[in-house]
Amino acid sequence: MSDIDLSERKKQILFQAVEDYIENANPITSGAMVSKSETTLSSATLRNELNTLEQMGYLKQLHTSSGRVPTTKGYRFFVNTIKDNCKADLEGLMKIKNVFETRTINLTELIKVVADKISEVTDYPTVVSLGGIDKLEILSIKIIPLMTYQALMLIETPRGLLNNTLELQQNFDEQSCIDAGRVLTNKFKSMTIGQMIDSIETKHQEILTELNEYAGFFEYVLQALVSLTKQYAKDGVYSKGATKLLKNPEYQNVEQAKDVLRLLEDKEELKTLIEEDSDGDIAFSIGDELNDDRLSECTIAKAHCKINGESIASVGIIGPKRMDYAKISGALKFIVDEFNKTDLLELNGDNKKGDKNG
Amino acid sequence: MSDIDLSERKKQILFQAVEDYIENANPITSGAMVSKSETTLSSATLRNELNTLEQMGYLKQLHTSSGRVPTTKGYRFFVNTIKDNCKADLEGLMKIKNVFETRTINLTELIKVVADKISEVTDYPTVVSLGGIDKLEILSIKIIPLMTYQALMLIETPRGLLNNTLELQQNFDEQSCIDAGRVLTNKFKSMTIGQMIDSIETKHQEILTELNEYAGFFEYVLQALVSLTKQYAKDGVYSKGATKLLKNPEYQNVEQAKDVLRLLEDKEELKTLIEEDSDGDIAFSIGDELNDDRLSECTIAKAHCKINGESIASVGIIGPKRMDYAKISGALKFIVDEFNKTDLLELNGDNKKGDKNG
DNA sequence: TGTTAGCACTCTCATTCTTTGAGTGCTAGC
DNA sequence: GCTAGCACTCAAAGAATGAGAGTGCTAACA
Repeated sequence: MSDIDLSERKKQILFQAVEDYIENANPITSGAMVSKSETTLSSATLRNELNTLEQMGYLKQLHTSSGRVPTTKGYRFFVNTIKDNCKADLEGLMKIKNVFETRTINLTELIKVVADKISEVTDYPTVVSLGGIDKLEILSIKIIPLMTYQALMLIETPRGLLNNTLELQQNFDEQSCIDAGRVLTNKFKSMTIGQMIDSIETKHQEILTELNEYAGFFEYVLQALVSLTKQYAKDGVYSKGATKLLKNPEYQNVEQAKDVLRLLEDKEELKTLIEEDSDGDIAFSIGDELNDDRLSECTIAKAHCKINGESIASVGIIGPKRMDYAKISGALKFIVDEFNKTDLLELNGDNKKGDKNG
Repeated sequence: MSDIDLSERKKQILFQAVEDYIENANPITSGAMVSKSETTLSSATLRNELNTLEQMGYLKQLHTSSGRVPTTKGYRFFVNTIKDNCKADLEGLMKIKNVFETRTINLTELIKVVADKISEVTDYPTVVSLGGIDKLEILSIKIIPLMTYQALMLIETPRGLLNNTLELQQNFDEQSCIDAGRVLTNKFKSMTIGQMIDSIETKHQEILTELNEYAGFFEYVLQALVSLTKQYAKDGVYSKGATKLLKNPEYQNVEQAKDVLRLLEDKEELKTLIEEDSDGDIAFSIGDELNDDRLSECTIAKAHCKINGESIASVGIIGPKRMDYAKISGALKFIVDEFNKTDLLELNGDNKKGDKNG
């Protein structure tokens, strides 16, 4: 994948060509590059170089007498080159800083705020998916009885609240619920949600005995936990700004846009697409690299927010291959950094985290 | 607004013409109507009638030698005629029946389910907005302390849960929170949320004294209540299936679709649009009747779900003027009926609602 | 008086042909 | 190795044409 066979001059020409194309959406022509004084070479020499770059697979012509557009390989070269050189509207993003620091915010709320802001700043459709709630640590479990034979189950995690409704067969009084919550907290505190579910499934009988007094609850809790995971698989995806796609000239034709827009409405598909692993925290999948006909003209930029090396949430930005890579790369880097920062804060002991009362 | 000046024959021709156009999107021509044996008249006679209908403002020609399409007046005639004669995929809708009966479901969850289902059944973009939470009755108020100087505030209503996070200056212990919740419940139970806010604002000092022991909380609760109303103004709108608009031939041009699609992403605008009052439970606003240039080619079908005559939630279906009025009318009627049915259930005392324990 | 057959007229849409010009590749000379 | 110059290519836009779908109008008929 290295571009060793490119002379320094070719690299420079190619970079400028792609940059130009990203900005203007007009095929790259020798004349235009000369008149923009992007080079001191003559248009004829440039033509030779562009011709060679085409033969090497970085560019392609739509027809004999047209300018050239980048191929996936061309974009890939460009992305690898700008990698550490990104611009972004950081000021616009600053506003979500405090959202990361507010831990009690509902997790589905959190991903909304993040997606809204990134979509606003980048001007592309943005998807955020909550991928690994099973890796979140349990801080406390609370059960709140409601009228009508139901109760609300709350799980506090360092990243925010998870909640779910429990169906009961009888009404329990408030104190029983509080006590049950306390027992469950003592039992599962410091485990991850995944570990808790594992533990419940493997040591079912053992725990049931241990929880003895609240065994009645326990059956419902188990049930609620399973459906909670399901629930978050569905609710844990939020997409914003789909129609921003239509601003781009490549989507002036409804037929072209339809497939992508429909995908942007399909939460389940989005989830698998965005959470799919990629090397590095931030990665771009360009056109055919996505192995999906509907997306052959798209690029998806992905970032994974991790705790202890495991992905908790994934952010995806979807646009045409001709997207603003530098800006997007900057925005995603900001998010990942902020996420890691609050992560550190937490490990070192956040001074706002006072005495607990569970 | 009456169509008294129309002969029976003209009414029949007009109705069939509009019905045809809604189904096929092809301008109505005398030839086509004859060959579909929708009439025993000759095409020439039909042409005379269509001509008259055009002069009366029910139809219009795009150009001299083209067929005719309905005007807003034409659609309006059609809608008024089918009013009580609607077809809908009721089986598909049946599935949401139980959602209405589950009271503890989070209200923002409820509107999602409803919008998803209606959009699926009608195949049009659907918006549901929670318009009148201030008219909901308070069943109980609960405060749940969390770590990190915050608490969760829950308000139970006959329609579902409302929740919000409270910022605290100090950590309160669990028992204080429960007690405070109980006191607040006793104080505000059976009031509507609107009455509670009123009461808090006018009798601020009085209540503060009354709540004496929990006065510390009270300031935060007030704050939380205000932001709760704001929060639901923003979160209380859910839109589904925007891209379904693109299935319709009138939106094959991106420029045409853009405005409406953008509107479908703007929650605040949607809210005002959908909640706007209309006569009757179900109403259609056709094209220019909407007084909005962006929507001049759209129809919006609205339904208001009411409790004691006041609108709590509004459902809107957005499509081209050439939308399937009968199907949509049926779907909306179903929703309104179901809503009223559970309302009644509740007034008569739901047998599932057991002894309370607040 | 209402209905209809027949015909002239209109206007869009698809097709074909032409022209224009932007852009390339190649070659010969610097 | 670079570049001026020229022949060549091809898409895109415009003009011309014909077909056909549909109308309005008129005159004749029941």
